[in-house]
Amino acid sequence: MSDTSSSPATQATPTEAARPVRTRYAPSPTGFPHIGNYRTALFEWLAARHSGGQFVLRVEDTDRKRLVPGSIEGIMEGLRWMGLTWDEGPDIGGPYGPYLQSERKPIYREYADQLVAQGDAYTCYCSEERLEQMRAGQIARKEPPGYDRRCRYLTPEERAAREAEGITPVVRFAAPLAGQTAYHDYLRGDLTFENRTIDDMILLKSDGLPTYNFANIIDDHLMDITHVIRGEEYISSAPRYAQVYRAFGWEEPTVIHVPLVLAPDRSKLAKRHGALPLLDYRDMGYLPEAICNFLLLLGWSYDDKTEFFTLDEMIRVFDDRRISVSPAIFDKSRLDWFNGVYIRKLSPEELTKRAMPFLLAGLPESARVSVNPAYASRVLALDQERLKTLADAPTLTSFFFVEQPEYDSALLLGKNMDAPQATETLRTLIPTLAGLAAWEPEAILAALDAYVVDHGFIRKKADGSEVPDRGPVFMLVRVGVSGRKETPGLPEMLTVLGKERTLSRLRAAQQTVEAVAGE
RNA sequence: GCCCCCAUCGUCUAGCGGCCUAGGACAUCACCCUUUCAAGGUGGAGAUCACGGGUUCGAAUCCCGUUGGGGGUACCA
Repeated sequence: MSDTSSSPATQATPTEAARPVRTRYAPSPTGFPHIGNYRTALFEWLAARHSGGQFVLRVEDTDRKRLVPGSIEGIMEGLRWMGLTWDEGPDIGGPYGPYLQSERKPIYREYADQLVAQGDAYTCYCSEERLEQMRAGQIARKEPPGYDRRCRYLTPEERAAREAEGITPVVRFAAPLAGQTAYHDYLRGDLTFENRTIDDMILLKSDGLPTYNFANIIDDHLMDITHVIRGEEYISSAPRYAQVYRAFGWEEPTVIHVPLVLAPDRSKLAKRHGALPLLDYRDMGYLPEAICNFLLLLGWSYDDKTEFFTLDEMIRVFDDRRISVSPAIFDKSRLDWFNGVYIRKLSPEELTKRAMPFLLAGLPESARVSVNPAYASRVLALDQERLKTLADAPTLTSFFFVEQPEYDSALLLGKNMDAPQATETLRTLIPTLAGLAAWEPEAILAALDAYVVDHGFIRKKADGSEVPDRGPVFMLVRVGVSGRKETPGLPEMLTVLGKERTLSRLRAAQQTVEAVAGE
């Protein structure tokens, strides 16, 4: 490559271009990707699906040191969970395989050799120690750190000497020394960088594997990726990529940099700051529909009023031009809201199906035995609108399943009733309920109401008028039966709980308040 | 340090020169509904559109600068 400026690859290649859109998600199996990573995947998937193109999964496992066993499976599991299906990938293959970069080693070597042969790359024998010292010196002298290009100007003799020493070289790109490099950023326009700020990046590491930077370029080209969608942190690397594309004489893909997802402290979302892997959200009881919807609206927008999208609707309306350019903070309370909304949208069957595993996992050992699907289904329906996550299910509903809820007697005595009063109420109310022919909400409510009126529970309204006061009696029964002050609606709850259980619990409650009254 | 990106309510955002005394949503507050908690309904507070200059008859919208935030600066991706 010459040392002159290269022109920006300003080609109009919007999504609606003629050739089919091919995007790729290219994770590195060094761990379990967090939500920000999957948002990029969502956008990539959407861009492909919107235009009827293909979505490719390519695993960038070129860093053997940081490889985490099982992470490839985890990455795919996350994708599947969200519903992001891929057309080509390591598990299913495809016409451009293999899709595991570690299996493509010879390919990168071949292209690196070509660059060396053209004079656009060279072998470098500098040790990591020297590189480190060089950098330290540069920083001390307040110079911009970067490779000093010592090996770029080695004579053939010097090169042969190093080879004779048995040093395994890396391959570096011979970047243009002067002028500027510009590339076209799909969302930001032409971005220009001074070539003197760009050093000679490593293409092939001494272990023979390519760096991310190089493998990415080669594979995106070879796999015919038309739209490269990646995080904003790669903007500063983009001109380097452009230089390599141009050295090969390859057409550059459309490059879309999506804005970063930030932690609440405004730093880049990263695991070391507590960003959770996507699958943790699944395990915490979040719905994939909610996650997808939330993620879609983080850095992308449709209009000023539509807030809910199914995956199909997303595909239909997705417009890559509406991806934002400014970073967004991950707002958990908004995610929680979406999750609640989606839980409330679930059909009873679907709710049961999804919440059951959480119920079984979260309920105390002794309670689990009573979890039969039909009963659990009715219980869950009662608490559906109270669930923020599916994992809330066991704590919210545990009293339905235990033999007898345990609680403090003080809880039973509300501010409106003392122990003798409570004793008397339970003593007379239990037979009333026991006498009910039909154990259903209407009948229970009617009986309770009649009791309230008959026993003179009255409340004064603001305007001075007096109305029956359900409060004290309802709360006594509520706590007596559940051991809590916050529960679903009483008649419905008693119905689901069943007559037997209701009565036996109320009798136990009666004993409790009697004991207090007797003191 | 150097290079680069970004900048509308606490948060996610609408806005792409006049429809904006800036709209919606989350969160928050109040009230209503009500047997509790939720859910739901209504309403409130909350952004001099970071600041300063231009351009224009007219700027949140275009340009420049400042400030602030973020990213990059690895034989990591």
